[in-house]
Amino acid sequence: MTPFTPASITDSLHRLPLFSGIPPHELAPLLPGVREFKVRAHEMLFQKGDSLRGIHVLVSGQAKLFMTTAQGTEKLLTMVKPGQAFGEAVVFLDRPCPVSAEATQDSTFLIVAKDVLLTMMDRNPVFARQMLASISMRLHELMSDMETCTLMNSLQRVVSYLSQQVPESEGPACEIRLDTSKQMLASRLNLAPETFSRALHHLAEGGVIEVSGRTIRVLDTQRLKTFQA
Amino acid sequence: MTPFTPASITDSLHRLPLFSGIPPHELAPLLPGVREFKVRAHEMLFQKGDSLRGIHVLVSGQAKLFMTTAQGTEKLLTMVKPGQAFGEAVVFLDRPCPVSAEATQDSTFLIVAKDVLLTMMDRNPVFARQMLASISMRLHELMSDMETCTLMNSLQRVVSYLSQQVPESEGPACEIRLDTSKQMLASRLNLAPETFSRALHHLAEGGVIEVSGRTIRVLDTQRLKTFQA
DNA sequence: GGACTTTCTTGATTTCGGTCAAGGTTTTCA
DNA sequence: TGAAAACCTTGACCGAAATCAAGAAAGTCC
Repeated sequence: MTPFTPASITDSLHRLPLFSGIPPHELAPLLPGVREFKVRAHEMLFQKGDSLRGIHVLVSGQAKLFMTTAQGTEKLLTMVKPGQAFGEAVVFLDRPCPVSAEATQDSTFLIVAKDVLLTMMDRNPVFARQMLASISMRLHELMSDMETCTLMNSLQRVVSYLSQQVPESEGPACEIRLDTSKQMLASRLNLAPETFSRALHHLAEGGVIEVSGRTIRVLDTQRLKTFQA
Repeated sequence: MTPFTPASITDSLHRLPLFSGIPPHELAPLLPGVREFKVRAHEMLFQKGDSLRGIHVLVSGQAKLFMTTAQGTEKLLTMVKPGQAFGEAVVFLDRPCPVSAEATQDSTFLIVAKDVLLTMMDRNPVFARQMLASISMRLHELMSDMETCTLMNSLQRVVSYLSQQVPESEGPACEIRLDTSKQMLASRLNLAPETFSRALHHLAEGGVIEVSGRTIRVLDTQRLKTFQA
């Protein structure tokens, strides 16, 4: 277990994209507002409607952000990976949180309180820009999700997702390891699990991928992107 | 026609939510980076894929932000009203713009160049926060749209939209004036125009609204929100 | 290692909303 | 003012994806 010391926290912070542009010694003013939490898999971090005291940063483990319907079904928005922050937009608007968050693995995360963030932003323009870039990025991702969800059919959505997961500048083939269950991925793509399953089956039949559990082997990246019917 | 002078532009800027927190005399450093444009209805402001030199602020008129499918159909994202800024996230990320923008009425808008914005943010923490709040707001709106588009059926989407348009703290009844054509609204709600029309008809039959052209009279706000089938 | 649960797949059926088509209404503009 | 265009509504039909149902596969835990 990592010791819970100012030095270790400064170190954790410095490894995170959001703070990596800041020299470690300038991170000191943040420390009074940083708290470290450890949660077990399936524990809730916060719920829709909560107000957040600060931004959350996942240090290790995995979490999911999702919305819930009146009927209790979940719609996955995104998986959070180590190094990523979430809740920025909520904190800066002082509004109830529009989503819920839950750890999907045993996880460690930091909460950086709103007040120290604001002071840091005031003192350090580089950090302010970083913060802005981070939220802008989130906005772009959401736009992109909106695009897939509204303009594409089920097969195209799956193709689009897989294509995004393909690493850059590789040969025609590659292997993708899904980071969640297929039903959660289906939810993320706004599909019924059955539909997602059929889409994968269809792609496999067409000879562009091979599915084996959570591992998907893309045989031809180009053909995948242009796969029709 | 408004004269195109530093004084008039400072004045325009100061009226905008994004800059209203800044004393007018502090706006001076922005001026070299501000340009005013006038466009006629149906002129494009920019297209998906363009890179933007600065944020756009609509001074007067009306514009729309939308996405286009490969087949050329449009999906309306949002209507821009006077005082609103757009393109912030694009500017701060230095990425190609994910959406297209077009004036829907004769309009005047300002482009505030990226470099002067960044300098202003560095000098003026209040402005930096304002900028962050503005983008955060956009993110929240998009989340809310995502929620309606993915978790609700057609009727619920229309009900949700109308409910949002109802002014706060009023009696049970009120009148809503649609700010665009019904087909555009349909697109915004991710519905075929026919489906939108049928939804309104259905609500009118149920006695919760009365439709007359672009004016919709809500007879009972509460019943509207809980209207089923 | 075997029972239990959870996850995934496959087929049959249904349904919501899209598409097509046609008629009516409103707006635009000469 | 009147013709043309754009917009809206309504009905009939169709289809993509959800739901329902049941069985197979994989993961979990004594």
